[in-house]
Amino acid sequence: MIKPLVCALVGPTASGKSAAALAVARALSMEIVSADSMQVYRGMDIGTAKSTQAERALVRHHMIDVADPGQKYTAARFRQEGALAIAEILARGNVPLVVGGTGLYVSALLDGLDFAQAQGGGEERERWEKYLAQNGASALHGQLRERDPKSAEKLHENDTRRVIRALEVYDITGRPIGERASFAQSFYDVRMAGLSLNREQLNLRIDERVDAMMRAGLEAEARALLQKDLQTAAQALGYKELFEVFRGDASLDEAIRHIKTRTRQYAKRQMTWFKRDVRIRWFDALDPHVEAKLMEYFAET
RNA sequence: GCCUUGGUAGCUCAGUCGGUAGAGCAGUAGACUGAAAAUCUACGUGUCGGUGGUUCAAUUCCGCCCCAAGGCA
Repeated sequence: MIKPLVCALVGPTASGKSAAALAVARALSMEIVSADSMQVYRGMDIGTAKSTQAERALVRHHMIDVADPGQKYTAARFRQEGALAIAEILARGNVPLVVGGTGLYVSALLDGLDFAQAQGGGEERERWEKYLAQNGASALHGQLRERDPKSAEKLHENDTRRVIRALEVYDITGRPIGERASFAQSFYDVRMAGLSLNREQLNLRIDERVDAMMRAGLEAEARALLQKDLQTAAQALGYKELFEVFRGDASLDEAIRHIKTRTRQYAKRQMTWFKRDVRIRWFDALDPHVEAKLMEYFAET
């Protein structure tokens, strides 16, 4: 069986993924599948650096504006809907280009992480959260060690979020969290490219981009979200720092500085995530011919 | 000009009743399978403003000088 080609372009924020993807997708008859945990939300355009409507008219984009900021969007839902989008693109005879900086979401799509077997956030989760509050992280970790020693060994006891998830999966499936099968990998022929640039250059670009976002009206956009009861969208960089200003807990200058710092830290985490993926072929984001080189790489037969 | 209070890690500061010092933030590296722009882990030598003095020993006590903030003139 011939596996369909699925391309991907990854990299830290502000590395120029969107612009490069647009050029490449136009030239190669591709459709873009955004793999970004915050671009899924409507009404969060400036702060998440979404492609404009004009750009989206040139190339078909997917997985953008698919949820309300008041909703709880998750990796599992993203996997499900994203896989559907890829299937449709392939059916149309086009090549999907997965573009994004959320490592888990990229992985969910390309590696078919199978979240479906163990629904999260149910009564099991509640039970373990209560257990944590009453007995502490160490005891919680001990509970996991009794059930699933292999996962317990990999997780630090303070990483309670993951410890709880591992317990939850074990409760529901009776199996360790790491043992669930990946399947999509066998369905796609994955070709990944990454955009990289040195830290100083990246930091400079981040600073400039945050300033540009402020000029473009990020403050008003954030203020408009204030009435909504944000769930996971409340974690979005740029918004949460401005909320502090609205509440009177910080000055605007402080908030802007904070946004820049937090975005730099985020970019660093993204690089750590992607660095270990050996499938990625890295391209210099500052190379004036990156786009041509990416096209060549993705068009190889 | 005089008085007061400060000058300790990139930043904000703690501390040493004399035995060369430590937190938070920042930074660096890493982890990551239904919150992931989230969450978690590891990593702390800096003429303790300068210079003389007392002392076995001073960042710590004393003198002088420099700088900053406030007060009095």
